[in-house]
Amino acid sequence: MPATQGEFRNADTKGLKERWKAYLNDKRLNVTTQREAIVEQFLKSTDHISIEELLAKVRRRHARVGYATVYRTLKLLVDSGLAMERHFGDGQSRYEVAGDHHDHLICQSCGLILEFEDDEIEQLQEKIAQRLGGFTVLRHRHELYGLCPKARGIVGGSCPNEQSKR
Amino acid sequence: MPATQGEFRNADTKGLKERWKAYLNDKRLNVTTQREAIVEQFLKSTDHISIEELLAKVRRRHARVGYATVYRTLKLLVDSGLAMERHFGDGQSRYEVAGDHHDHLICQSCGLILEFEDDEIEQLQEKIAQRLGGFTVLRHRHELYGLCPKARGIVGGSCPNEQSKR
DNA sequence: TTCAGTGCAAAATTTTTGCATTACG
DNA sequence: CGTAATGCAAAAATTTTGCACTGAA
Repeated sequence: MPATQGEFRNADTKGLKERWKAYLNDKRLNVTTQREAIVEQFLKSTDHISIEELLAKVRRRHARVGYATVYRTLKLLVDSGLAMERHFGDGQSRYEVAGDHHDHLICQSCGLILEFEDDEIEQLQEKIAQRLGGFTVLRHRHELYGLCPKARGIVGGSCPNEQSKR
Repeated sequence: MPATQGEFRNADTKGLKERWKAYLNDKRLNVTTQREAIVEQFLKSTDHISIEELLAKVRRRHARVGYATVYRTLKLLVDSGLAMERHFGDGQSRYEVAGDHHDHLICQSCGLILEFEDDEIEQLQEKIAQRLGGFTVLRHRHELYGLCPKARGIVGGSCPNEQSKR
């Protein structure tokens, strides 16, 4: 598997796999080739992957894996804290790898999703948490909903995601 | 501002209704009793309402309103910016009234929820939207998940909601 | 009167479940 | 071997759509 680009983002996959092992062990669940394949592909994904996309990836190596198994395994991943379910209004459930958190800018017109990170904001969050009584921030969710230039009707405004609606 | 847990909830309903009127007018949509009833009930709701709950409320006054109309009207509400779709892990789509833009700090141990607002962050959001291609931010969601001092065992006290998970 | 909007039921999606079969431990 | 896990297909659950009818303008 080409670990290709940015390991700057994709959190420590090895560590996550260990957490997965520990989870299986703790819950007395079996290690099956399907589960391994699904988890492998899931952890490899860098952005928010849908069930369909995940299944497609898994089937490239293991045809004959069914939807049900993906759904069931994803549920385990969420329960174990390795996956987080997300929705962006397009009717699809998507999942992101824990520790690979990023924030989002979502166009309400075309559904385009951009990611962002901002240290200043991260720091302000800490400050706020302090101000509100000394909280410890473990994770956060920050989403901006708006309109991309094109959706606003700007000339030459671009909207990378101009395809299907559903 | 009153940082107290005072429930001055429901944002300016009158103003929202005006925005609704303006939206209908702008889009040349008809004013129908069904739409009015649905919008009325929706704006009246304080928390995240599901299609089913909304339909139930509407039907108390106007039996014979169908699911389709609720779905269609809710789509208009989202498009007009008056409603925002939300998902929790329960497979149901829920909607919240746009308006009160306060963000949340949530204790994962005791469930305590504090609200906050921060101008600096608001401004940074705009900056980010610009940086990412000139988006217009219509609304946002910002949630911090963490542990309150008590949950961390600072002062011997116990947390407000030490019970269920979900 | 006209045609957007509605209700209803059928269709399309997305997710879950039952059960015989497979394969992990 | 015993039984958890899988695949498949059927069942649920959720959302959308087609169409004849209703009612707002």
